[in-house]
Amino acid sequence: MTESVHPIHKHPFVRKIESIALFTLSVDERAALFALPMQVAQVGAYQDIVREGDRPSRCFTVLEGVACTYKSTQAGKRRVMAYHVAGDVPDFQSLHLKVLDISIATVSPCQVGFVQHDAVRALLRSHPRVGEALWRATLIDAAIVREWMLNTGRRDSYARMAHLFCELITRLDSVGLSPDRTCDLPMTQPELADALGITPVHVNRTIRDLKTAGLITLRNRRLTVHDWDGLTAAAEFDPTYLHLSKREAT
Amino acid sequence: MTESVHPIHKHPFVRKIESIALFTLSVDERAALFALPMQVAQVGAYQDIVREGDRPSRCFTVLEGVACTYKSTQAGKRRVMAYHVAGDVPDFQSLHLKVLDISIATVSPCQVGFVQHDAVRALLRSHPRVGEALWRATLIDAAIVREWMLNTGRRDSYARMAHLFCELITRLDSVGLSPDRTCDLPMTQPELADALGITPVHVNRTIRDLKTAGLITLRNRRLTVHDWDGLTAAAEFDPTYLHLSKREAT
DNA sequence: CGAGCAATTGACCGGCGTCAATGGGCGTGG
DNA sequence: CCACGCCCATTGACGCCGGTCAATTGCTCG
Repeated sequence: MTESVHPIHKHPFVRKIESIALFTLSVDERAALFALPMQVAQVGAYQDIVREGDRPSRCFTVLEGVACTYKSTQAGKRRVMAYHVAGDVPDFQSLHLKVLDISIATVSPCQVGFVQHDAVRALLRSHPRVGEALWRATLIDAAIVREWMLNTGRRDSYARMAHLFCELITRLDSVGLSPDRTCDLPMTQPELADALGITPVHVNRTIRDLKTAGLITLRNRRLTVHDWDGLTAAAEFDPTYLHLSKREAT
Repeated sequence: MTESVHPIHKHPFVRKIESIALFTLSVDERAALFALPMQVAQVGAYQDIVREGDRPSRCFTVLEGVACTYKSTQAGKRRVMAYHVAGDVPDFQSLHLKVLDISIATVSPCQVGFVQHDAVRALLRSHPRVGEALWRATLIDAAIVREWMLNTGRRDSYARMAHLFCELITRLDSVGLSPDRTCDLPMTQPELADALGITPVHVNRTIRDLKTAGLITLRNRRLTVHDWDGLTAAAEFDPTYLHLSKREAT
């Protein structure tokens, strides 16, 4: 890329693809990813990166920080659909869908990398396996939304929150960012409320219950899981839907 | 295809692609679609076509009838994620995700067509534009799930049900199956409950309210919308998320 | 014709929403 | 440097949408 903010072997994008691809990236493929003309930008917290209705000519990857996809009702009620961490390409769909049906915003201050659609298309042509991996990533994003659908509607708020925490820890761990079941949790309680489909007040009560049950602690925007088995049981968490290559490649 | 159950110009698959593609299918492309080696089968109502955990070697398209994608909690609570009508390819994702994270079942008796992954891959190679259209279809399916996410969590059951009816009528109309805002609605109330994330009892109350408001009638599995503007208003329905080519190609 | 499930309705309950109040952290401007 | 304002976090009181339980009717199919 144009600015070498990450050494190639630790590049978030490369790590992400390695965590989900069903093959091992070749040296050539890694180099092609690394060579993508990417415009790196710092974005403060709570900023929209793209908005519903936009017709983007580029897509972006999260290099650092946490972003979220959301939609709003006419009355202004927000619903967060997904969280995005280092390596994710949340708007890859814009390659085929001209008009965005979602908005994507930062949750914490983020470093993001923009790549022109044309450059992505060229990459897909020259390195089809990378394209396949990116498609896999897009399909996995959809699978995650479906799992959230099951949660909101058929699980109570306690299980839902436990499930969200399980998912975040698992995904971060898959890209090497949560080796010890601890992670930064930059979202505020009102934001969690939008992600879980409940109210901020009830988020607070639910977190309190999870703490009281001894499953987690959450202080200073830092989440720690104390009882992973207890948390996964409360959430009925089964990571199959994340389609991590480590588990699926067999 | 191997069995000519549909004349080429009315083939559900062709119609569907024409309803969402950003280009007009060439004669060659239509012929290629029509020539796909497809194994046609009749499936009775309430039968699983594929199940969570399967590793399919083929995908299928709905030729006739209504199918649904669903997931279940360990406690057996079901959540319907999407409905599929004529022309849809609900498990296209299985081309890239080996293990299915969802189950797909018929709602009404269906005619379905199975196509081997290899044949699909060959089609994608020989007719890349068709491949693009199919990717669009997959991404649109994901967009629909996201719209449902907004519904379940940030709209009440009345708006949710209105929204579902608006979506079904619009989608059927786009493939020519609901020219007059009337359609078959084969799903029972308990099934609607699973789609809306509420209980069967509450489905009944909500339908009653929609009828009382003069927006719809629903008798003998047949839905008729009497006040389209009223229904779309109650639902805050905006069809942008369906990405119909008629609207998006401009 | 009987079993089983869908449809419908009433009575009651509970999880979560709403409202309101308090305290705390943090940025900003005087 | 502190005061003010703003929003987040937390908690209690209360209300309501939708869940639960239960009974009745009707349809469909074997």
